[in-house]
Amino acid sequence: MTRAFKVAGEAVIVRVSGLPDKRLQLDFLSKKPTGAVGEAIREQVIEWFDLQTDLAAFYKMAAGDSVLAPLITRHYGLRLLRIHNLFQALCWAILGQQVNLAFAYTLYRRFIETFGERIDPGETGLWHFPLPETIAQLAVRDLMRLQNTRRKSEYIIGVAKAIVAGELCRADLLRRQDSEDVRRTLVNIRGVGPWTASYVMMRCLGTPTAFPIQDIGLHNALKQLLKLETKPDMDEIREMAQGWRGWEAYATFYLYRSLL
DNA sequence: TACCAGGACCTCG
DNA sequence: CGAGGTCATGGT
Repeated sequence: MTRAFKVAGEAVIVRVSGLPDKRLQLDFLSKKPTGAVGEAIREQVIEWFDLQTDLAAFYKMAAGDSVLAPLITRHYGLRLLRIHNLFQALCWAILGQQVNLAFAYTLYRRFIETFGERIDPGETGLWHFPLPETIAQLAVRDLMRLQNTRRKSEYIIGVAKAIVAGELCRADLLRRQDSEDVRRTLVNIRGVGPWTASYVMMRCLGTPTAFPIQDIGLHNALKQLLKLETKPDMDEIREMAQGWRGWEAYATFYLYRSLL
């Protein structure tokens, strides 16, 4: 995977490849960064692939779980890909509300290519995600032009403004001890409901117990895996997830993957 | 052509 | 306070 990072105003393009001995190798396709920047990027890659999490306990639990057991065999080694940037995670979740994923990707891509910064005008076509400072200054119609609903446009601008104003900050959320407290804070943001809050906690904040139980994709994955006639209801899902305690985020990520 | 999409808000009664 | 309407459009 190749990706652009921006650290201290410096754009760096990194290719991450897997070595046969299971280590990851980082190659810098742009000019080699200075020591501190390189170290910062190494840390971001570790977070990106959630490498600090030891999956042994998850696999041990999942091996004894009738729903997850086939998934950990099929997708062995899969890690929860994290979205470090809180604004990006919130935008992706909001854009994904109530539309099919293919369309969500279209909206996401369009948003990035309209308001983001193109890092490498050459071959790679890499972009830096739009800055909240940029989006906070937009009018609702600027986002509606990209085929977002009025609501989604308002939500995204509102989130951007909250971040710019310092009312919403990843570091603050990470400092909190109580994940229920974090969830409440997120749900208080206009446009962030229970699903979006859980999704952002799962993808951005690394909350292992985050569980977007309302998620249609999750429902469909369970329906498909269990060969059910209809999608399971909340109580059935809660029941299935009893044994997943502490690993809800990973269970969800593996279930998502089963849909691909 | 209908109906569903990795929801959330708003408006009623 | 809960049920139902609304949003915009792509995929199937």
